[in-house]
Amino acid sequence: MTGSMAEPTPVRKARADGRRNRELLLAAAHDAFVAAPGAAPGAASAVSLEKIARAAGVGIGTLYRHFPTREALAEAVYESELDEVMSITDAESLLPPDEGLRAWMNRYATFFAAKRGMLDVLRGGWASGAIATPMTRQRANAVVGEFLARGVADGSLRDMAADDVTAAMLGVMLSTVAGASAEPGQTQRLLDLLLVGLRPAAPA
Amino acid sequence: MTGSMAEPTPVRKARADGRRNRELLLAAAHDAFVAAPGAAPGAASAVSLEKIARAAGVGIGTLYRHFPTREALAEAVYESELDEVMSITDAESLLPPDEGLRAWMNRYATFFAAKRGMLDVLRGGWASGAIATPMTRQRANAVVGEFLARGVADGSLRDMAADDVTAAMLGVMLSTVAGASAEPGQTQRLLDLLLVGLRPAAPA
DNA sequence: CGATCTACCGGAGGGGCCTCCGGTACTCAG
DNA sequence: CTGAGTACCGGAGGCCCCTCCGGTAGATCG
Repeated sequence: MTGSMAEPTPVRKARADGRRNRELLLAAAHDAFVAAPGAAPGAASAVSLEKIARAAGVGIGTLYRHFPTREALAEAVYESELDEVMSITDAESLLPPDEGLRAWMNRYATFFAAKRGMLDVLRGGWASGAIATPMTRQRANAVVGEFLARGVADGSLRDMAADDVTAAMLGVMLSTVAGASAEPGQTQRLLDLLLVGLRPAAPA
Repeated sequence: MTGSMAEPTPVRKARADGRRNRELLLAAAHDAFVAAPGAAPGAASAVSLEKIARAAGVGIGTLYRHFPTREALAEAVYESELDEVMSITDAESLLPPDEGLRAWMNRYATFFAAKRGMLDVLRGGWASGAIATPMTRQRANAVVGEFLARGVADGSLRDMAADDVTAAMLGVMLSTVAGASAEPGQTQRLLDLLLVGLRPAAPA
């Protein structure tokens, strides 16, 4: 019923303390994530949001208002890195689509593995929705879809739903990178395995 | 250094109250898991261990002593079902190995999906170790390895590390069953995709 | 330059997680 | 049957999660 009503363009500008607190929180969170991983593999680092708020010198309520979920906070902290990962590099663009896709997945896996601190913060939430926030996942789908389209065009990839491929890739990440027992070679082997399935069936 | 010393076979027999409490806890946990799923897909059911202990009429400490981790509790509750899932049925045995493996994976997926209550209890832990407890995972590896061996023998499957295949399967489960947004068809499609990768490469 | 009006602050509060330890009551030896 | 030793009990305690709301300080208007 509200139809295509445009937003009333709120005139008031954001309060200064609001933006300052946001920055403080981001900085504190970043520090916490970076410091988190910890050498001991067994240690369940897991950053506390209350500590982040305290480090930023704001109340816990303020943290939750700016970042309603842990995911939102993690996403904001790694925003620029995510932008990079969620796009196709020139090098990847020049490769044949199947190899380009493989290269991109590898970049994604590296990002994933490097941000263990981020994973620790997300821990406990992803059963209820996503390792990849809906928006982030859409972005991944877009990238995957682009590779698939090119691959279908030149015959190097099968015609598949992008979200299926994204799901398969995330599955590999979840079971080989996120788990404590991760062995790096396994991620590579499983991504290769996935790519095998994506090639067109040999003409019977 | 202790070498192959046999355990001293504790003579004292388990105390009666101990075993009784264990049973009470298992019963209460079972009820909680079954009641948990809840119709509302968005609802974050998530059973509380303290509630289970209270329902069983024992202290929280008692629960933790009998089942040191949530995983241990879930495993104990579903022990018999797990035994069934972690073995090969006659029907599966009669199929060609590749189809048998596919059928078994399907059974596993069904189990996984049916036990959402179990998943909810596990939520929050599996970044730090496993959706599949080390022991459960070993059992899965054994089953997968059996199929692989048969498949390699008759040429219907490639020679691969069983744990890689298990990891891939778990990945599919994690990203298509565990997530809230699960679409049942996707699990099937991804398992099919996995099987494609497991077939021997066509002789170039 | 006030006065007003809200957007934003911050922490108290109810609940859960897991650990730790003093006390109990069950089992076994004599 | 009685006493000794100990396996097991149960909850208090420290930490974290997330929500909710009274109060305040910052932006805008006259």
